Amino acid sequence: MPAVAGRASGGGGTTGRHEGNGAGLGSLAGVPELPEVESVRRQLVPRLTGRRIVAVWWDPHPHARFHAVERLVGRRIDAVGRRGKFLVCPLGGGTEDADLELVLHLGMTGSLRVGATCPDGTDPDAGLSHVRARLDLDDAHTLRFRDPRRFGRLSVVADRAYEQVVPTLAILGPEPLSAAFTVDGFAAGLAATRAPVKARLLDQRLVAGVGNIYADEILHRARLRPDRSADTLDRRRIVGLHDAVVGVLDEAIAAGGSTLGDAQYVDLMGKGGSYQEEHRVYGRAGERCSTCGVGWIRRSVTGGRGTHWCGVCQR
DNA sequence: CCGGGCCCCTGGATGC
DNA sequence: TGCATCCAGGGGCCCG
Repeated sequence: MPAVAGRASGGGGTTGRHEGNGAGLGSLAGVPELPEVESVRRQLVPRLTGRRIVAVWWDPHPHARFHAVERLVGRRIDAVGRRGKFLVCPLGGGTEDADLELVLHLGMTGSLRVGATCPDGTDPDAGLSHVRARLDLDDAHTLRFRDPRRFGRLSVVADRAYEQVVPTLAILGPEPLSAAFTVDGFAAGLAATRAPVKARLLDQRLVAGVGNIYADEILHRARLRPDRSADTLDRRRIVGLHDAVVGVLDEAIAAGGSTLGDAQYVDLMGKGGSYQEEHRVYGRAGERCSTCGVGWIRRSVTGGRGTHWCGVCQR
């Protein structure tokens, strides 16, 4: 296995460039999983709640993934919620009967900014690159959705009919940081499949919001090999894995996610996203394991995803 | 129904 | 220096 320059190969996505330019959220770089989306959500709440959308623009590019975005115009954002990696905003203020929601998935490279128009009418964010959608709000602010790789999705869904528009949201498992994520339910789901336990963590049905980076960190904390069959885990292992899911995600949210924010992001949060500094395995291939001090962090590729683990303390 | 593999996309890093 | 190739991984889709 070739040596990997671990930190440079990912490290939780620390590629945010300084683009601070006045009012607004800092851009959040990196692959957004539950902790990153939750951090974004918390920043958005005071800026979006109660705001009316007065105009909308979206990228006409054929690869852009938008659905019914035109229905946003005239609607009021009543709340900013989250399910797994999805931001879900109930919309009010319309004249039609349909119960509309704005559903946003950041994909791999999506990020959001909320910027104010200056009193002289100029827009400090006007020159931002890779803007795929823009929502003009009724308080002289604009929400911009940036997404270089176009894997993100922005949809308006009526009456929670997720099946056709956002199928993953329709089958999403319990929120890991809620009471709905029970050991019994988790155990039943794991016992039902011989798939590698990492695949089960990633597929969103057993538990919502875990992506590749946190799956590796969770399995390391639980001392489980990523390729271990899910149905071979005994109760003690399952409880440990459940605890690891909750513990890692909790700590990552507390750290502001695995991102490096620019100066503005730090200012708004009071602290920057720093969980990448706590990563024990992800992006650390070739380093000695900081948990056991004995093993070396290995890396393999399954399903096109990098997988990182310690050959000594994960069995 | 399942599990595995490959595809979408594009900027940055790497290789020649 | 410059061009080509590789790599990253959300979710979707297809195939055995």
